[in-house]
Amino acid sequence: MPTINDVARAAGVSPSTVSYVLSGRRPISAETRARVQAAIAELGFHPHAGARALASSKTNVLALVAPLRVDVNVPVIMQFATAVVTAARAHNHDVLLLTKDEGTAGLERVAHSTMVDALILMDIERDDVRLPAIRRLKQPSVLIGLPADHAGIACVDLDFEAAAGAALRHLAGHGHRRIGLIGPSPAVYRRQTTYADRFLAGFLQASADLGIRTATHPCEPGVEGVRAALADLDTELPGLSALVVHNEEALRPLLDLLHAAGRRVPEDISVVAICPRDVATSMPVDLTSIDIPAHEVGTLAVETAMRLLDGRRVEFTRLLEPGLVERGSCREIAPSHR
Amino acid sequence: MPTINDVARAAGVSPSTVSYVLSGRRPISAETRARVQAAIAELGFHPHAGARALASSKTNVLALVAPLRVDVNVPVIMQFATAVVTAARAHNHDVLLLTKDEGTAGLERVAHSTMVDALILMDIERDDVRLPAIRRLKQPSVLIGLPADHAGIACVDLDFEAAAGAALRHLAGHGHRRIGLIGPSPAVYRRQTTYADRFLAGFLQASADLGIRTATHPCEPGVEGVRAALADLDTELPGLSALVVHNEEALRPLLDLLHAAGRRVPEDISVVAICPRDVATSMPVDLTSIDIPAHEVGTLAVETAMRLLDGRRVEFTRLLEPGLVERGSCREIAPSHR
DNA sequence: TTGAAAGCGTTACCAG
DNA sequence: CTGGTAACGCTTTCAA
Repeated sequence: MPTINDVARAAGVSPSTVSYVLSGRRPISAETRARVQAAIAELGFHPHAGARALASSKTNVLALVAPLRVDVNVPVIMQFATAVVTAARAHNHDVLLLTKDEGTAGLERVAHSTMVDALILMDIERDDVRLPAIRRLKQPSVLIGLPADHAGIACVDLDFEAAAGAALRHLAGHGHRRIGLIGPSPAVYRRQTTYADRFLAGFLQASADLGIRTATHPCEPGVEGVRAALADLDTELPGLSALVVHNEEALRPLLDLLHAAGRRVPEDISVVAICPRDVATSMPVDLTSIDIPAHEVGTLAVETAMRLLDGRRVEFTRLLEPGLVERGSCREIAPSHR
Repeated sequence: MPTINDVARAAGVSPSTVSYVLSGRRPISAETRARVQAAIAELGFHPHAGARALASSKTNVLALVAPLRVDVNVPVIMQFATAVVTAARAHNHDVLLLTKDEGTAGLERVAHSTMVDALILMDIERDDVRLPAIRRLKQPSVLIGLPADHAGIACVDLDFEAAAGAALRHLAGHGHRRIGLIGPSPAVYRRQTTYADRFLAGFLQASADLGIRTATHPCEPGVEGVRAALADLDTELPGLSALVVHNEEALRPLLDLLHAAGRRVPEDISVVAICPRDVATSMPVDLTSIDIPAHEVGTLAVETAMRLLDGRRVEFTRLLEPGLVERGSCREIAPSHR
């Protein structure tokens, strides 16, 4: 492998000049630049990442900490990851993939050994144990999620509270007065994953504000979990006319169950889902939904990291406005029937 | 951040001694080791990855090239990735995540700039355009898949030919004589993704060997694609009594369609799926299936890379034996009805 | 507009 | 069993 010195020699310039041609950090005459670039091309020179990192204290690598268990929301995780890698490449960075399993130790390992310039973390819990460590790192972090104490940490996510409000207002606007929430699995609540908490809080708040009767239920994975959740909601809230579903995995079994029970969507029961667009449109019934904008969130997280890295100002809390798309899974209840 | 020199000074030894304590590459007296380790702990020393890479020409990083489009098999991709990261960590390596979009250029970028010690590639095509580049890299690669010309390249995968044979033999053994194959999407065949080709080849071969009448059909995503594929199979092969499904996404709509048409599984039609275990067991009917052992394959890929890195012998082609698990979605046809 | 040279923090060889 | 000291390949200040 040729080094910068080989290139310099071939082009008849000093190594520093080659470096400056590469980085553009100082003006180079057109002629010199051409000679250097020719030499680079001819020799097939590629700067050594380690040497660069050592000399410049920049790795051009971002850490992405993803929950790689199988228990949750695989497609959404994947969409985040895709967005992060793509955005990182657009900023000339690569992505080191860590699993959440490694916990605090993993973060500290890659940060302390200077493998990465910044970290992006997903699946943040309300009182995430990694927060203190994150605050101590010399590298900046960007969280996808919003923990309880997020002072001084950059956070990016969908505004799940607002999303819950939007879902409920949509249904209330259609005349629904008894609405059930099918939430994520108890395990997700137990972990106090922040999107679950925030959605629930927004749901209860909007329910109070709008004077709507609601009931809420987490939902175990699998058909039986959905059946149980639905049964409980029906019991707690007789006359239930609409469901908000904040649980991607539950959607399909739910629709199957409703179908099997002869409850038509939307004629007999309305449904609003919170899920990625493609999930909403791949169900037996196209679902009115609030999109989880994984791509936007991932991209924004990377952009925030980049701003942090070059010392630009950032908004520390960026909650994206939810967008509700009507697809006909909600019916209008006539005023006389409300 | 303290450096190795700080540690050396604190422990009253030379930097090389600290290095040797860390690497264990030469004997150190218990006493010295203890002093050094105390100093390391006290100062919170972590070796600088870039400096290490520069001096040792080892990065302890593996590249994982994954197809991050949404068009295929997200959960399986995710399982591979999880397995690779976990196995890599067990060997003290980290994982740099690349997208297949970057193509040959991406591989060359990370390899030439010495960001990684080895590469693991998924979603390999029959005549994968990246192969020539891979052969030229100084870092070894491990493919998850089996391209046409794989001489001298380490390849790891499920033996999809054998899997097709196993599926067909299972059904033939139950007395089925007219069997349809629902394959991956035309796009997958068009790319000549090797698992699709190999499965189809094995299917046709076994069909001939067993003297079974078969028909095969790729399957567009979505309910309509499945409906079309099924209709075509029914037409081409009247009296069809069993289906082999090598298409994870098609499974659910297929079962729905069969149900809607009043064709019971397994009473009226038998089904064998090729998919991850958890997919097979999360369907309305538990499916007899051949597992896609993503975890084993990912782990094996990493282990192969490790062997390659430290110059141990490897088998260049490792095709894992398929395992068929009966779950009752295949019925026995009485000899009189065959 | 360019060059020279001092680091950056390790490793690993050469000595002892 | 331990120390000294060249590399490793690049960036960046200081000078010209």
